[in-house]
Amino acid sequence: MKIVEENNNVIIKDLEHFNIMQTLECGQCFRFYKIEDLDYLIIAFGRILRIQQEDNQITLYNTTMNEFNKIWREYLDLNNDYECIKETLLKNNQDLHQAIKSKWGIHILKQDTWETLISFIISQNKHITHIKKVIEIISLAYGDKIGSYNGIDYYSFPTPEQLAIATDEGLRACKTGFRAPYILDASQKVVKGEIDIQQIKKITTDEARKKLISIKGVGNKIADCVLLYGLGRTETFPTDVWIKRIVENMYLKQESKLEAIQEFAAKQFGDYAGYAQQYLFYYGRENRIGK
DNA sequence: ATCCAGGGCCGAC
DNA sequence: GTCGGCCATGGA
Repeated sequence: MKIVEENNNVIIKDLEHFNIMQTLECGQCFRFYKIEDLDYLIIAFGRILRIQQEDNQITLYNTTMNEFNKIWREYLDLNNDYECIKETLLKNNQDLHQAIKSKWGIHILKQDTWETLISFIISQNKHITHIKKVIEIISLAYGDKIGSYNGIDYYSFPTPEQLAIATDEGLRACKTGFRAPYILDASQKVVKGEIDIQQIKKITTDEARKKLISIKGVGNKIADCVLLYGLGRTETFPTDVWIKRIVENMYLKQESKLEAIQEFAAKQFGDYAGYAQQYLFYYGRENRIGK
């Protein structure tokens, strides 16, 4: 991997095991817009990032080396060794071969913890396309304008303070439906200090899961999504209806409870369960495994 | 149209 | 402790 700054762009060359389309479209994040094939706008950390890929080279537009090192290097998980991750997973799991071969370029993004929490609260019982829409509406209603691209304005994801003063009606107007009180509860717990995001980053995964589940509307699945996508806990295995079907279909060969699936994943994939989950989810969903 | 969605709460048992 | 109905909303 070679990184240079040119004309207010940062260019990364010789980057292997990374594909921007797969990384964005695999279901882990919601605030991105496709400009063209392998050319996207990402809204994250209060910024608008245009990212374009050509073979093993990606260009980050309108940014600096300093900002790249401060934000995007970690967000895109560029320091991680995905060759090693995939080899390790494959060594013990030939069953993953097709999924990894197909979705070879996924990186698990290191997203903002707060945004991940609210995004996945919104995600419950919704299609991905609609999740994206609701998050966009909430950001427009409660976030700050952070800039524009091609004449379209973009807004930051609202802070806990910005959401804590929202009303139930206001949030429902954003099409959150029955999730509105959940969003309010999360926001108020964070503002009051009952939930301390900085502290959650430091405690063990099980302790963090317990903390997250104390928020109304957050159960095992949403907590695990926050742990994996927003806290870098790659040993977690978020189990939604799709992953449940896929694991039952590929491995367990019978209807299984959540506990059985979690136990299976821990035993089978160990500390890399989160990566395995993402390959399986994206591949399995695309191929409708178990449906 | 009817069903279901990257679930979780709540009240019956 | 666990099982089923229910929760808004819109896409398939």
